[in-house]
Amino acid sequence: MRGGKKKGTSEDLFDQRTQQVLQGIIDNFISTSEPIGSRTLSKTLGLSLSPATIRNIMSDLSDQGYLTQVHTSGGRIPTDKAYRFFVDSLVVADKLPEQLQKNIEEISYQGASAVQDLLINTSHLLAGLTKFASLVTAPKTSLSRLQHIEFIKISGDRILVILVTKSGLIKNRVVECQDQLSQEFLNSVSGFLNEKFKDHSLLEIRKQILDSMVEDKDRYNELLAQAIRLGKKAFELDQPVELFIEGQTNLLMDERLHEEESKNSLISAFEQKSAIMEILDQTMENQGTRIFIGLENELSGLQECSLITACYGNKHNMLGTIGVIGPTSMDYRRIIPVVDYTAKIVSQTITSQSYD
Amino acid sequence: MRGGKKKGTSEDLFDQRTQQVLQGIIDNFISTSEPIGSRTLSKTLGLSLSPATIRNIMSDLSDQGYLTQVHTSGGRIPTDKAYRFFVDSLVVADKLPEQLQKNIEEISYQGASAVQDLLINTSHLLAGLTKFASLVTAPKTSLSRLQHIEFIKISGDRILVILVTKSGLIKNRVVECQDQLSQEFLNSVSGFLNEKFKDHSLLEIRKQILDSMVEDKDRYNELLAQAIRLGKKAFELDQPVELFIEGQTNLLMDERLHEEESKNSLISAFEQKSAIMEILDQTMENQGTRIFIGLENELSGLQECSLITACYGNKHNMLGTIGVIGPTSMDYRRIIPVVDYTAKIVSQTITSQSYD
DNA sequence: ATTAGCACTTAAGCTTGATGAGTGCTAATT
DNA sequence: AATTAGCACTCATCAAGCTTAAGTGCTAAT
Repeated sequence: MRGGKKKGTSEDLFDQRTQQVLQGIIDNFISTSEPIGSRTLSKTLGLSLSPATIRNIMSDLSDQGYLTQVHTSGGRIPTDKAYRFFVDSLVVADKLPEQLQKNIEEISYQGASAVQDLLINTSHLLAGLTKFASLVTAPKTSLSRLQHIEFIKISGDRILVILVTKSGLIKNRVVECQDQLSQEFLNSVSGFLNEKFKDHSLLEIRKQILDSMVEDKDRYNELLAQAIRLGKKAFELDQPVELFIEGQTNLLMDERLHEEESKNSLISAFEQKSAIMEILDQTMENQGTRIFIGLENELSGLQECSLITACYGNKHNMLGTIGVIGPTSMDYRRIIPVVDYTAKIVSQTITSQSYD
Repeated sequence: MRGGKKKGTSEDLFDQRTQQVLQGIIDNFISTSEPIGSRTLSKTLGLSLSPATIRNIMSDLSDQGYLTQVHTSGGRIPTDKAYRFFVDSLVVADKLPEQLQKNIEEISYQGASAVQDLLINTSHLLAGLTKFASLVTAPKTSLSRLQHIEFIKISGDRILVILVTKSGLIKNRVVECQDQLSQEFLNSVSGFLNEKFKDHSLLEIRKQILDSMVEDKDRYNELLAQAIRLGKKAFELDQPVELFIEGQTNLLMDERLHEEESKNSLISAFEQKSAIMEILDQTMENQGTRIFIGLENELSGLQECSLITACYGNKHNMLGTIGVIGPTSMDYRRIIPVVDYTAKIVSQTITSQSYD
């Protein structure tokens, strides 16, 4: 090993020249996806350094794990560690071009329809703008608080349950019901539930309903009994993993992912929706944009990709996460602000559509 | 040209031997995706014919457009025309294995929830069973007839409109509204609309509402006025093309589609949802399974694939179409019954969930 | 500390030749 | 007249050998 300026103690501190070389290699790889060698680099890089010098620097960087070679003499490419360094040193990401800003803002122009539509639009948009795969999680139903519940009799034995949460989610489900209940009666049931449970989280409501079933078992009036019976059905958790993924095909067609095997493991990663959910949920702990590069991803299928996430929410809470999955050699400077700004717009829109 | 038994008049009538040879070539290609030559075929085929004889038959078949060669001396493969012949001569498709039947029947076990859920399950199922891409169209909202409409006030200036159609579709949308309307008033409005328009198609309703806006312009009571105003918003057509596509990735990963270019054109075909819708809509004219092989597909991106469709409906009408897109060399004997039976189960389920 | 020079490595591209599966045609066989 | 054997020919595929261009590490000179 060749002694660097900083005498190999703290590996993460480079002199400026080293950093410029690393930057050059990263830039090159992001735009061409080709390894680069000392000679070429010496020319393209503005610095007047001979290939030999650059070679020494590159050698040091390799020793420290920032570069690898695909084959013995074919130039070098950045490692995950290099991208990590690069991303960390991106103090301010690029400003988003105005046209893009406008595109993103459009997702909220769809009138005041349901939050789900907004999220679907968002995942569409992200996939389209980045040409990668997009991920969007919906607010957790069970943590949302009740804004309104309604029962509508739509045929002799069928009742439509409609549930609106404070966060703007609208859920409907049809339940069957043997007892012939009149619409008037259903109205009083929903009136009762609305009054009793408005602003409570669905999880909590569910719990209370189950509790009261035990407590008051045999001694309540008709209304209460049916309220509990219907409420039980209405608040059953049936969450079919609320995760929207789009643009998987973009990713599969990206030239940077050529190996059949990595494509396959990507596909199976996408099929583990609940695993993805878990990862995205974790990002809600501390807000702001987060970036997972290559092996930093827990899900093995994603370890040849980078995941960029940002969460959205209203004044009170973070509600969900949006994200993009692309090759590790994606153009972070372009993608990060897109994800960032999109999350911001989603937050704004959702705030205007939610009921707190 | 070598004179066949039938002296080249009607090209579609083969003697039995010719047909067996063609069948052999098709079978071989469906299972191996490799061209086959006269020698190999003479061995694998049960008939005791020399390679030379088979060669002559193959030559005839080539002349008539049933076979092509990928390169001058590398065996032959079936053309679209051959598959068409093969499919047409499939009098009875294979019986569906019991296990598969059970799998398919499961789509309806999800309780009596909305029709949309059923359709999503269906497209999931088809993609999973076939390992190709699946298509499912929802019943046309505008042609569905009204079962129930309801307005629910969920906040000061927001009204949730819920629309249930006879076919079991449930649509909701939030509309904003300046006037402060009480829930009681909204109930009378929905009562009015339900009574007046139950069983009418949404298209018709919309038309009548627009008409009455002109007619009665200045001279109606408060209820009527608001009914029309809200009705107009409620019945606005905003159909975001109700087509569910799944398993695109299956298709992209299928070894039989190797050329980058055909993958790309497939992807862009999938993006033209409305064009796909149109094709699927046409299949509803005459019910039963329909098969479009290769170039028979109008949509150019699909011309290296085959599309198999079947429609579903209730006692009165065909409502929508389900389908599968796979390589032209798919195993028709296996796929056709899957699509067929799935359509049948969807029909049954939807009949039990719809309100006529 | 930097650079020039040099011997060495390797992927990729090219040619060459052998092999094997296939073809069409003609003449012999049944 | 239908079938088959025989033959000359075609072509994709593969391996071997060769060249080139871009790259590397090391050492010695600047």
